[in-house]
Order: sequence, then C-alpha cells, then structure tokens
Amino acid sequence: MPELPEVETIRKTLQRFVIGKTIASIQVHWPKIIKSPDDSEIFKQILCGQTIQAIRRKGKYLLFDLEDYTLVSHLRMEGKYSVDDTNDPIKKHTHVIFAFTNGQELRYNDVRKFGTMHVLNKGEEMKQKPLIQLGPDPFDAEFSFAYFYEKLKKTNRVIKAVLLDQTVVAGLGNIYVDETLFKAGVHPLRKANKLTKTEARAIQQQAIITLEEAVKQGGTTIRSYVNGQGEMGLFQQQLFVYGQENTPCKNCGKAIVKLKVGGRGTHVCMTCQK
DNA sequence: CACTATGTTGGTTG
DNA sequence: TCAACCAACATAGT
Repeated sequence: MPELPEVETIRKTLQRFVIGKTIASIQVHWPKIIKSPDDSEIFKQILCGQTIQAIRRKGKYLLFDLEDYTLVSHLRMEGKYSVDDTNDPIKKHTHVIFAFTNGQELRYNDVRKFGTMHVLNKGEEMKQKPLIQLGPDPFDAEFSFAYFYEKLKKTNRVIKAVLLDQTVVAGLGNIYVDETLFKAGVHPLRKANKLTKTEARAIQQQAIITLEEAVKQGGTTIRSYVNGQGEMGLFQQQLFVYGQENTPCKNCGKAIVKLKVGGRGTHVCMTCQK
C-alpha cells in the first residue's frame, strides 16, 4: 500500500533489473487493471518489442519510459512488482506479466486488484490523465512554501484532507500525513486556512523531511509492502503515531489516540498536536 | 459467521 | 466547494 517512499524504493530497486530489457510478450490475467488503451489486447500489441529505457516516479506513480510510449502504473493499496525467471512459479495474485527477450519477467501482483496501468504516447504523459491532475512532487522545487501556503489559504478543508489531496502535493498518504502532522505539532482537524504561517512552514518542512528519511529507510512495511526485490522497509521503526494507538507518545508520554478524519483512520497525540 | 479494518482513488449525492 | 458515503477487491483480525 505504497506512498511516495515505497514507490521510490520500488523504482530504485526495479530499475537495476529492467533497464535495457526488451518486452517479448505480455500476459494480462485481469484486464480491468489496464485503463488505457481501453482494450488490453491493444495494450499487449503496442508494448511488445519495446525496450525499457528508464523508470521515473511522480507522486505515487511509476513511469516506465519505453521507446515510443510511457507506461504509467499506480499500485494503489497492494500492488507489487517483481522480476522473476520465466520458470519461477506464478503467484496467486499475479495479474500482468511482461516477458523479456532474455528469459526474465517483470510481474505485477496485486491482491486487491485496485492498481491501474495507462499506456500513453511518449512525451504526452504529463499532459493527460492521470498525471495531469497531480500537484508537485514534494521533492520538486515547485513545492515551495509560497505555493503551499497559497493552497492552504484558499481552502476551508481540514489540513489532513488537504495533505491527502494529490492535486495539492503528490505522494503523501495516510501514514506520512499522520507522521508529518505529529512532527509539525498540528492537529489533523485544524482548518487549513486558519493555520499560522509558522505552522504551515512546519508542515511543509516536516513533510519533506519525513519522506526523505522514509526513502532512506526503504519505506514502511506494516503488513505487506515489499520493494522490487521482495525486501521490507524499515521506517515502521520510526513511526511516532501511525499504528501506535494506546501506546505512549514518544514525546510527552500520553497515549496516542485513533480517530476518523475524512473516513481515514487518524493517529494523534492530543497534547503534542494543537 | 458477521462485521470491521486496511498504506488509494474516483464517482455520486446532498 | 466539500463532506460523506460507496465502489473497486481480498484478506486478517475481533
């Protein structure tokens, strides 16, 4: 259930194995994952013969650069990639298989089948759905304090909802929003347009710091996330609030509370977050 | 067995 | 414009 640090870790591990590999054939066992082209048969046809040149990331999306196309992949809750040998047994929830000319395969596995793939003409991927709707990646210069503060000023939603909104900033999900707000000392139910400049700055900075640190740790594994080599992340050891309900706050000792904000489980320290 | 939760997001409704 | 709810789907926990 990857957020930015998990997707970035997958990108880095995967690129070591698939760059320069040429797609010889493709199997699609759950066509609903393929969102464009509409027909998964066309998806298979146009990608055969294409060589992977690079893997990029924007927010929580992986972008596979091919010669004529870009494959835009979102893992949603449970999507995983692995690189296997043709003879390796196929797992139960493997839905898309890209077989390379060298006998290896890039396999997409997704227990809940929520993940999506779009194939778009090379160079046009940023100009259309799904990427066109995304706000800046938090590691981009575009995610400046001026930009962020303006966004906060003109919405009366609660701050947690704003941080989860991928059109504002692309890459934060439930774990890292809760962690960011804890470190910034801001309660998730605060109205975005009522935050002080100092609070807004703390949120912006802590978001970047938290994501950077999580990337260094290879992401967070709560129950199922693994990178492109099947390895777990380590950032769960550094969580302050996410999944820590009824345990003492590492800062003040008071029990972490779990509540619902915008339908999402939300973890907060009532004394440290105002 | 029933019911809830889950790292996401898109659509519908009021 | 936005919150609330549901949908997509499978599994694990209570």
